[in-house]
Amino acid sequence: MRIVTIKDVARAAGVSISTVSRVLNDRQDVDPQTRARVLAMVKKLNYIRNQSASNLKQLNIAAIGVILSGRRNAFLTDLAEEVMQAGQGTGFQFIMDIIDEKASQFLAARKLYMEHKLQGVIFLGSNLEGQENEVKRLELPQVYATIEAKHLNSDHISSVSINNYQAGAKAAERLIELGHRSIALLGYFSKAGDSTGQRLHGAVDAMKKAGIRYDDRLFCEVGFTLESAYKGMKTLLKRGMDFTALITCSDIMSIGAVRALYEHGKRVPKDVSVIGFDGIELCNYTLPALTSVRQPTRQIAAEAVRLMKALIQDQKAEHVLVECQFLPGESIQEVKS
Amino acid sequence: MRIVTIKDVARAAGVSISTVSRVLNDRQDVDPQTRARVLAMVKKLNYIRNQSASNLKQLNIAAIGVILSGRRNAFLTDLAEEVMQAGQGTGFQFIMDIIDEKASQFLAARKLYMEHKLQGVIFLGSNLEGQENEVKRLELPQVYATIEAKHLNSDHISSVSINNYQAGAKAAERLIELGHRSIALLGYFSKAGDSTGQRLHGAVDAMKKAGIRYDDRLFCEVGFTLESAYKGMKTLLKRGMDFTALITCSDIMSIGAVRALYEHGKRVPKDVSVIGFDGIELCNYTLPALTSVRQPTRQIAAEAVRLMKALIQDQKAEHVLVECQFLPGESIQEVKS
DNA sequence: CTGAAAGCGCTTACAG
DNA sequence: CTGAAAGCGCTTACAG
Repeated sequence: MRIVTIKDVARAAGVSISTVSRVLNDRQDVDPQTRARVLAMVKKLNYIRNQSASNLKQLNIAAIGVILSGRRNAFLTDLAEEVMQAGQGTGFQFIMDIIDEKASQFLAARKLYMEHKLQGVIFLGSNLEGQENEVKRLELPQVYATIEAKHLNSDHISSVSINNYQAGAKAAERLIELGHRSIALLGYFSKAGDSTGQRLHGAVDAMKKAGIRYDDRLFCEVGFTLESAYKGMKTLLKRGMDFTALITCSDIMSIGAVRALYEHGKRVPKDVSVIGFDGIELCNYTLPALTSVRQPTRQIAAEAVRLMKALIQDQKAEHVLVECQFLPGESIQEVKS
Repeated sequence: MRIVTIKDVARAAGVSISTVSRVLNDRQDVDPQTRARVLAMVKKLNYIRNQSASNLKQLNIAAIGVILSGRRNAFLTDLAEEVMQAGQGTGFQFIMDIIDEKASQFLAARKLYMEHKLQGVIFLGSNLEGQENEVKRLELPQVYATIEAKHLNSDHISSVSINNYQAGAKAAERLIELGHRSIALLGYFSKAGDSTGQRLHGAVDAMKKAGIRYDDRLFCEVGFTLESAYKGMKTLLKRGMDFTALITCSDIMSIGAVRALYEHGKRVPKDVSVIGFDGIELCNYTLPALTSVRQPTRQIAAEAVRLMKALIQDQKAEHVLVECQFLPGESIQEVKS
């Protein structure tokens, strides 16, 4: 298949490539008839503009990068979709790059920047733990969605997230309200800059406040996959500890855990109440429907785009906290007395 | 943030950009000391090569495009992952583009080709129905994964898929073996070049062969989403027809349908046996675990890559059928007599 | 309103 | 082993 270039279009339309370029870029200083002729040839030859070549010479491209960490993360995929939607009509081109959870988000950002001369980059679901140096080296407007980046204290970094600590506390409080006094935890602890750790810390602190002792034999470290949560839950169950409720750090973890509980003869919510985070669509369809602390994806996406635009216009950085919502579900109930 | 170019590296290393280019491309005709100096500067300046600019001048780029239709399709996402894995070490660069299910896969392919001078393109999960003209216009080695493209009869088009018709028949036969005589269907019928239609046709024919009348009131047209399957199942249930089994065209459809059945007071598999297609990881974790006709993603991915390499080397087109596997699950059982 | 020329970051023959 | 020059497909001042 031949590559059709601007030259081919120019030749076919009998004009110079400058003129074709003007038409393609919707400039107004082109004779209407010339424009029509060029557009006719574009169509006839099936010309598609080489965006990379176009970017090469342009100095100020209105492009924003979106980096999604985690290929198979249903929540982030949904969020990404909402970001693309929110980006419509902003005049910015949104360029998405999906990377492996373990790959460096900063390398991906730099690479995208080099090729597309981004004005800024939105990170979805990344982890900031121990990456302060990398963040500093990326001298570009940055918006972190789903994690708080206030502690980075930079004038070109904004963030939008739920208050993960508080959300964790809320999940625990809800269970405590229902009479639960022994609550297991699935996820991983970590310092600031990582959502799962904050959720667990919030939950543990709420438990302490209610006079419930935190016993780390009721905790198992698991990642954001079905398999990891399933295995973690099995490990936890083998310890033989009693518990009537479980907090996981994501709905996917909940699904894996519910299965492990079921195979161990424990029913949800009859024997164990389960509450997770994110509130993905799937929650409403599983049996039982999953109770979750929902992150409002649409609102997070809209804020992320707004914050990015503000940073680009040299307005100040902001760290927005959006309200999480309680997705009732069917996976929790009052503890049997 | 400044863009670091090959020029900056050249200046810093005290050599010409030609030399830097040689080092970057691992050519052997460079003095080891010069090479070391250049590489040191690459590292120091954090230089990242602008792949687009690099592609621009190159004539024969060993790049293969991978187009995934359907952002939120768990099965295809898994398959894509496997394709990327299978592509490792082939010497080809695999460039993936995820497009909306409704967007044109051919436009995406042409665009990718124009920018990356692809040698060929692998389509994951696309639909060929009524697109014969578009296919013809894409004069590029093409491999269709998950659908059969034999009927296109082209020397530069291969495909790898399960035998969808036969898989549909197998699903039905399995249910018939278990004594089911009234089987509902969820999905959509269509002509050749679309997997879901073939599955349903296979199922219906198997039913006929077993002397079961196909009643279209036991069919509801739904798409590949939880919501669509859930609603479709509800619609079907409202008709008040009796049935003891259900075949859906994907596991995601099964999940939506199982939920609708449950809300209607029907238990799976006690009241209704459910069997779907794909065999995604989630099947093993839902309650009940879902019975499915599994498509072997790893094998499909490996074949797709092999077929593409063969086409590029001007070997002949092939249409490979891989064996589907039965994922037992817990969602089917013998019909109650 | 239009075209010729320079240049974006890179590679590739061609000289030396 | 190395550099200068041309050119990939495009855009952008600059002339006219």
